Amino acid sequence: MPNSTEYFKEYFKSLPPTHVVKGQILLRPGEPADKGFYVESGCLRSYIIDDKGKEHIYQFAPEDWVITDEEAMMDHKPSILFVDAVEDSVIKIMNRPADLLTADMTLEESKQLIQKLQKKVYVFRRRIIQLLSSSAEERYSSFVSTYPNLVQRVPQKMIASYLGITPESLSRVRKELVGKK
Amino acid sequence: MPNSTEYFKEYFKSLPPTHVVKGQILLRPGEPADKGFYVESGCLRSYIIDDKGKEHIYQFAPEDWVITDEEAMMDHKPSILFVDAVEDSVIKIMNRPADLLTADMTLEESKQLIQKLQKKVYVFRRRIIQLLSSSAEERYSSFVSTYPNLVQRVPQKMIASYLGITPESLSRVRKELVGKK
DNA sequence: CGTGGAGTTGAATACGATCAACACCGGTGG
DNA sequence: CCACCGGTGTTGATCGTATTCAACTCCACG
Repeated sequence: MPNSTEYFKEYFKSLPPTHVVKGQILLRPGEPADKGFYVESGCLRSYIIDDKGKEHIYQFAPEDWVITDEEAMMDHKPSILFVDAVEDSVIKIMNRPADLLTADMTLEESKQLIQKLQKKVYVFRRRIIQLLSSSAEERYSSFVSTYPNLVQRVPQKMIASYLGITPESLSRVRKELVGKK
Repeated sequence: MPNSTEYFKEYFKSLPPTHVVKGQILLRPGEPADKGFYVESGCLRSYIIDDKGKEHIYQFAPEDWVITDEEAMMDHKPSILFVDAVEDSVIKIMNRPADLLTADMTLEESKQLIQKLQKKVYVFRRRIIQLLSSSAEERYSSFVSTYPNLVQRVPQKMIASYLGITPESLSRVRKELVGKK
């Protein structure tokens, strides 16, 4: 769930804002991922739908975050992810972001990007370790303390999807937790 | 499970080789992660031990891969990971690798590193999505097709740990799979 | 209003974990 | 060279956590 570097921020400011409504889909699997979405206000998410038809949320992007299918973007492959709006949002759409990276980047900018990527790797690491080692309840508690603002804004079933559990299980976990507190 | 960039490869070649034996621990939680380990032959792994005393393997590093606690390294924090040898191995030990990155890196080199980090992010993405959406059997099948050479060399219990299941479950999954084939 | 999605709750089920016993080596020392 | 030992993997029985399926409530929104 990385936010933008200084480098990109400048660039985003220069772009015209786009208004999107809750539920609006910005990227679908199979489409070229030649756009990046910077979130000015609101919240987007990316997710896959597996072969059993179940949604799995890969990341949330609230204010000041960038979201797209980066792998598809960098390698000029079709996207495997959906991106849509969790809330009505104002975003900046960045065209051909891959070129932005490979072309006229200074050393300073590329070092910033390295920092950024590294942070992202850390976030993923925590998530992997948590998926390997923690129960549903521990994962939810950890989510609440890590992203307290998202808990308010995002429907429970999406949080469940992000955590890798069913909405019913999350409901029960929450019931347990109020009992404990 | 990223391997090294061209940039780093040159550097590694210049280092003296170190022989380590199976089971030898190279990094422990709490120690400063001021070394990176490049694997010339053999295989290392990194893992955590959780509060219930269970091992969770974060990554394997066979030939031509680099392994350490990168987060600890970059931020000069103590490591949270163990690194040890899965097999007798020949490695190159890189001292203060963080400095190597931040200091005298050219634009070309930093772009290589960006590519590298991005690949790593992709690998993690697949692992996250798989942990979210796949059964033990699917995860193992996928591991076998992605890392066929590791399956031969790494003890099953370590593969189980990497996949987030118990050795007993993996044994049963394997039994199921031979039946199917 | 009334309709549909979100959340909750209950009951039955399934998957993987746990605990325990045992077989099968690979290596070590006598 | 062989006997023993410890670790690895297998198998069985039982348990626990989360899933599934279903019913119901409650709003938010038309």
